Amino acid sequence: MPELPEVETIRRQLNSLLAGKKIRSVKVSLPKMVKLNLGKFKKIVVGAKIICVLRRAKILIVELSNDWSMLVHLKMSGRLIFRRKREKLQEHDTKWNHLIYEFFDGSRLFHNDLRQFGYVKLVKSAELAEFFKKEKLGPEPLEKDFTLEDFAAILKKRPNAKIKQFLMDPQNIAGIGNIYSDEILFFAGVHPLRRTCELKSAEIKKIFGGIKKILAEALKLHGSSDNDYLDALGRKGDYVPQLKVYGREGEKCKKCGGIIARLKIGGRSAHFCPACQALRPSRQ
DNA sequence: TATATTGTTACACC
DNA sequence: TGGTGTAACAATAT
Repeated sequence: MPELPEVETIRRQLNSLLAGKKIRSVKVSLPKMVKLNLGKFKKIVVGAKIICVLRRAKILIVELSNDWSMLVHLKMSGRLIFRRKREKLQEHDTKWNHLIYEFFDGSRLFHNDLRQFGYVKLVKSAELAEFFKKEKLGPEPLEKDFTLEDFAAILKKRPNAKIKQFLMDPQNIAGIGNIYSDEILFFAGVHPLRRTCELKSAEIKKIFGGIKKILAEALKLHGSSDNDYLDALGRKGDYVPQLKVYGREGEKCKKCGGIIARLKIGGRSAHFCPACQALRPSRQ
């Protein structure tokens, strides 16, 4: 389930692996993943050179030499796995494979996606800013210019939202999904059902600190491989042992020894410690 | 066999 | 209008 730390890990790897490579061919076996006419897609992509790989929210931006950029979203089960020429393929290189990019040096990039929710689209590089403006995405949480004041201001715009859902909405803050929203709220000691308007400033500060800290630490360990996630080299992330609540229902809280609970919020499961994250704020 | 899973969006409703 | 809530998408594990 790639969230910001996972997608950013892949971006960094692909940026150094693919920059300068020229695309010799693209094989598409699941056309619905490509959000434009397939013939047009191939015509633009084949023969183009990759300049760099960027990211906005969970969207990878592959900038091409011909003034076009490929936008790739992995949604929940997508993978982009790079293999050098003659490098031995693993089972996950070939299973659920929907697109294969081959480069002139014989290396390949495999885009596979078990649930088939991901996509590839093309946008003129000059129109990227306009494109993302239309998407109305929230700020990049790890950027230095995302401040506590920004966070408080965005919270104010959604006074009735439950904090768990607020954190997961990419139009509020980009890049946070189910795993890290649970972890951020545990770090902050805030119950996932709390309404944003009733949060005290100390709690807002703690959640903000949690966003920065948890995402940065997860990125450092190359993300979490709960079930599907693999990076561009086909490797798992190392953050799962650091998870305090996500996927730990019924297990002991690492802080207080209480039992981790799970709640359904907006069709998603929220994991939390009922003792460390009380529904009613403490009175001091 | 029924249910849970996941990110995002389309859509209904007020 | 916009804010909010829910279903849908798909293939798997349990």
